[in-house]
Amino acid sequence: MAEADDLDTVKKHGSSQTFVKSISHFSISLSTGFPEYSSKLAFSTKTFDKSISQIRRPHPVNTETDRLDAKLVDVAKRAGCSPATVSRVLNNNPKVGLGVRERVLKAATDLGYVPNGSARALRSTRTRLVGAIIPTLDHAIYATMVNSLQTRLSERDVSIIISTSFYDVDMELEQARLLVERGVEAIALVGSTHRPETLAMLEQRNIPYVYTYTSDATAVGAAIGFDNVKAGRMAARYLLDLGHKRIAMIAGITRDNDRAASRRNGFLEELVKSGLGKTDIPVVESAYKIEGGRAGMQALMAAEQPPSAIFCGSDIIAAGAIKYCHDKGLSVPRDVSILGFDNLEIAELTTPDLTTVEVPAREMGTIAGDYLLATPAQREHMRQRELPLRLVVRASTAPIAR
Amino acid sequence: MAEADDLDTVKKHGSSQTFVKSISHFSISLSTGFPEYSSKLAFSTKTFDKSISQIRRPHPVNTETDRLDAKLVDVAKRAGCSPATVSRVLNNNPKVGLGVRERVLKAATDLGYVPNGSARALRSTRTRLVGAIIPTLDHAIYATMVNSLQTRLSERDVSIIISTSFYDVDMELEQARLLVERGVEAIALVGSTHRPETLAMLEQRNIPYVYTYTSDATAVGAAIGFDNVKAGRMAARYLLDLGHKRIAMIAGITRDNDRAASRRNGFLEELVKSGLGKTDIPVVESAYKIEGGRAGMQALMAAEQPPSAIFCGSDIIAAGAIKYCHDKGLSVPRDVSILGFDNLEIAELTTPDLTTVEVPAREMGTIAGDYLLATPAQREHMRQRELPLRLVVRASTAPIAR
DNA sequence: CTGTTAGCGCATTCAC
DNA sequence: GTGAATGCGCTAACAG
Repeated sequence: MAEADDLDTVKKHGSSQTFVKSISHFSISLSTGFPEYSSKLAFSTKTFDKSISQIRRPHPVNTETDRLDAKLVDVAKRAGCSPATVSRVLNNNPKVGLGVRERVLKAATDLGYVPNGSARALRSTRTRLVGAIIPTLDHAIYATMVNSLQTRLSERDVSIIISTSFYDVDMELEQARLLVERGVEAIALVGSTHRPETLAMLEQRNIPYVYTYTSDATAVGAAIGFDNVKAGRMAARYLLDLGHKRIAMIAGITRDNDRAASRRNGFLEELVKSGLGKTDIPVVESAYKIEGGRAGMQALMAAEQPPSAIFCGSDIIAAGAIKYCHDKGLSVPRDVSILGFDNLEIAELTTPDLTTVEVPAREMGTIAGDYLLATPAQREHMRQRELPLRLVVRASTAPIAR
Repeated sequence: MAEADDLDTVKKHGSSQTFVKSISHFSISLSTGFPEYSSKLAFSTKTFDKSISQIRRPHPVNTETDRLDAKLVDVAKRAGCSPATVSRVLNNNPKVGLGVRERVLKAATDLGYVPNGSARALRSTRTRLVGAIIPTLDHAIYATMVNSLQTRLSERDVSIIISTSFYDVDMELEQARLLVERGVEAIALVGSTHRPETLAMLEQRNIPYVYTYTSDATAVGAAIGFDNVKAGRMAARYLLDLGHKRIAMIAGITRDNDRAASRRNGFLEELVKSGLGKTDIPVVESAYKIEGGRAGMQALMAAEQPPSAIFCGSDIIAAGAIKYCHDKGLSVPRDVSILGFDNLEIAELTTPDLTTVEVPAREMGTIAGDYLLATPAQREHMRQRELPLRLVVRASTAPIAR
């Protein structure tokens, strides 16, 4: 990876492009899906006249004094060429004379010209917009994914519209419809549980979509994530190997949440395979909040024979569970082992540090971005991507005592 | 405010609007800035034909078999009226006969009609799009704000384009330009440090903008947040009142970050006012990461006379600081008091629980949303909003020993 | 290589 | 109340 080279480049070109360039080699280069624009170069650091502001004006504007928004024609006039040529320059069309190109660029910056995205989109059917619908940004695991997704997209000047469904597939459909109306060219979703209408709408309109946090691709949709059932099994295996017999789980709310449900299923499956009676495995569900974990723990530990090991559907739940133990004087992991999921930054803040299953959130975002940016042909090879899960063993789990 | 009416409407139409409506009374109702559309009602739960998908097609489409995207004219034909009338129905124009209206709605749902946002935007100059530029989504404090901002906007079917600047004002300018090109009708920014070109561009094009996390409004821009200097002073005051004399700070990186800088300045100011020599107050800066806090703490505690109280620019830094103490066998707060900032969920995960200054992130997002949705006239009364800061005293701070 | 000609899909004047 | 006409600003054919 040519880290040094890029840093050099960056310094030469000044600061505004810095980030974009410096991270571009983290992912494959996909030139066709969303080709680069040159307009950026032309109009970025333009100085604007600050004094003319605050003039409210109705739709049809044309007072002579109104230099406000130059249009493509104005640029053409100033550059002494046709609108078509200006358009070509803007779109980086190579077959324009060097001289004209420069005159156009100059005229554009002089006028402070900013292209009208709506007109462009209407005419070209390319909006350079993608959408993402996630459950919430309030959970770090999604925020992190979106962050890297957005970063990847911004490298190609593609903007992202984000909406949150609060784990509700009906709301998701509503938002998907709005995104389609906005003309997004592709959509990222979370998980594989969606209203059939949502998918049908996207497929009918030929809008590619990608699932994240799951590896279950559909016939036409892609999936970039991991196998949640496997994740649950991995957790179970680990606790079993530690010698635990009384094992429980605090899952996330499984309604409309296939990831939470699959993790639980895989977990139970593996335990049952190892001889545990399915009904002997206490499972409670709680929201992804510290308080949820605390409450879940309380419910679990109220049993006559409380579990010696507990798998939590998220680190945040695990943190709440540990907190409950502190309050009740239970020692972790001596009295009870706690296993988390996600490997959020907070996994290092609990006492003891949390053993957890790491979810590759950042990587998912980047790769999902690559998928959304790809051409249809390229997408064929990217339809399914199962990223590895990693068990991060820290101090909240231990072999069963005695 | 016709709150009750709205709720009624919602129930009749099924679940998808529920959440949206149910939280709308947390904020004032602003009807004019972004008026409601009715199109939502008409096309939300439509069933689409899944089988016709995956047909790639060039721009001009018109094969008879291509039912793919019905346009407004098609709806008009099917409803037996003029395009103008369909448009009126879509835009909730009251002067359309009830009979026609229903026929139009039916025709639209039958055809699976979805309006073309670009065309609409081009013609009406209303995109129903706003932008937000934040440093990063990887910091919970921003993710939370964006989450509530997006939630508020979605209640009015306004979409949000998010981009991240990574604390770089040049990158911010670049993104602002792109947002303007996309036609956003308003923009939310973080803090009050921006390139003059950025603001000039927005002002020249008459795009309202609002600062968050600060209360420093500009001549034309609004600010919804809190006073960072005051926040720093509050922190200092608290530690002083606890009797501490050797006080230090681990600030965030202050470059391009007025919030971090102001907090530090306010903090120092108050200490100096109380007789401490400015040069006697150790200040280090670190990234908003646990590791940053740990490193900062190490630097601070290496002094001959280490501080007895430390103010951290963020809870995440404070968590790292506490972690360092654990590792080194230092007791918090006996040996050293740690004061955080933000009141993230993690403030309850440290041992001991973290005393911190609470930042109203969620509320800022909601109110900023209100501002962006408001009409120009309404905005006059919302130009500046200083939200209260609250000191949340927990267990990581104590009076100076002896 | 460059200019000319036509719309993209819709909302908004106006008439009626 | 409703319809007919007219562009919004831009890009894509097609000529030359």
